Amino acid sequence: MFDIDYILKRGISEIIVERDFRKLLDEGRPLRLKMGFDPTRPHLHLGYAVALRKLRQLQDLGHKVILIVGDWTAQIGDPTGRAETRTMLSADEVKANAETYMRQFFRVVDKDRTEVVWQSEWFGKFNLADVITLTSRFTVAQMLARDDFATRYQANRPIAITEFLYPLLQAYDSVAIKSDVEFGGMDQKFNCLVGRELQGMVGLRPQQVVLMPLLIGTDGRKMSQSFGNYIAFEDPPQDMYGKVMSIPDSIMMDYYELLTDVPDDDVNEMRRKISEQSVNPIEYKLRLAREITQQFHDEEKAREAEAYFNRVVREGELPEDMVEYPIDLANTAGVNQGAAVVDLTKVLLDAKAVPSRAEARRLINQKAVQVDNQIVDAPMWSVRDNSIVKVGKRRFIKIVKQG
RNA sequence: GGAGGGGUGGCGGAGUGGCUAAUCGCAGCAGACUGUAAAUCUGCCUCCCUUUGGGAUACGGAGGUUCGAAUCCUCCCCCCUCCA
Repeated sequence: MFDIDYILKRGISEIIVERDFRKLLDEGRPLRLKMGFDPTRPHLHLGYAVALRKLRQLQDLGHKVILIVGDWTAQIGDPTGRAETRTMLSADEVKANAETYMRQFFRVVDKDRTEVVWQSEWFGKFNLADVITLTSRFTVAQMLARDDFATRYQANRPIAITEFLYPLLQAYDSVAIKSDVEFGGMDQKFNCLVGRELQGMVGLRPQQVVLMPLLIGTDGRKMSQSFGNYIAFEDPPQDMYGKVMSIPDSIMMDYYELLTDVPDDDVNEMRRKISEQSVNPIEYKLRLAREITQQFHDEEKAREAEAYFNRVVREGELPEDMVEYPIDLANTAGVNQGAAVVDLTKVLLDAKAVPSRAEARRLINQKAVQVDNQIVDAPMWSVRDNSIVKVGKRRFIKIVKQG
């Protein structure tokens, strides 16, 4: 358990209004901490973990989390970022995604101190009159205060009317659940503030807003499902470990700060040593990969992933488990002393090591394919029982004799 | 309703009759190097055929002109701007 000063400082971008938030905390009752999410894609990634971890810390102090499943807002699509009008999702897709989200949430937040509610609980009853009442409280000028809208408006890029609805719906959520505090990434600032305003308009105490920095993805851009640069909660340990190892060194310390409980003093110490180049950054990155993998899996899985990484990626040795590809050596043309000449492009395709034969040919041309440690320079190649086909650094196929 | 501008590969964005399967940047993959799946450099990056080679698709959609079209014409769909 962490003390409140630490919680309000570590990994936080902005608190609106911090003094009021502290007053709320002093009231001694369990606060209603709001966090919404749109079940638009099936995976939660570490970007979400930043806020979820913060919620968990507050739960441990006795506060209550209200998770809102944005089954209505998901259909509009949050206008955030460069994404323009997003395609609408079907109700079934939303539902399926929400179910997988549930499973993932509780890897971080405490289920016993969480209430899950669906927007449809209140928006399902909304009628046109309610929509008009809600929208009439705001002006276009207010909407254009949002950076994303302003940018698009000035650039003559389209803004769907429904997109204006998005912040309003999210704001209404705060009214519906009487939230004390809303959590989100910095990109949620506008929406959260609208929530504050709306609550005030209807006579509720305006919620406080806690904003987290946006996590940078594996390619240096904001972590996002649409960029495909994310590390998912449910990535297998090996992938999760490897993906953490692939983040640029420059963002490594942010990960420490936002995604681990490594104490501030240690983090600062690491920062210092890196800046004065008195340490090899890989040491810290290996530790980071282990810490994060452990959080979402367990200590043993993390150790295994680390061992795999050291053995296969760093040392270039063979992994223990490989995809097996059966070949009927007896009935293959050109069999000679237990070895058969096969078309590797076909083997790689069938074994799903490549998406197309053309890709397999390219890889062979680039000398990226090896059979039993020999570089392959033609598609037709000799293999035998237990031959190891290596594609790039981390794709392996084991040839096995069939029958 | 009127006038004008635009829709290009995962994304951004060139290209206005053949040299363009389509410049370039990002992302991705591979190789070298290394400290890792960091950084940097180099190469690759539609699919099918065993090939230096051949074929099929491809620049919003459908037709057409042409020996030949992302590039010209017609119609349709969508987006943006201005006027009303």
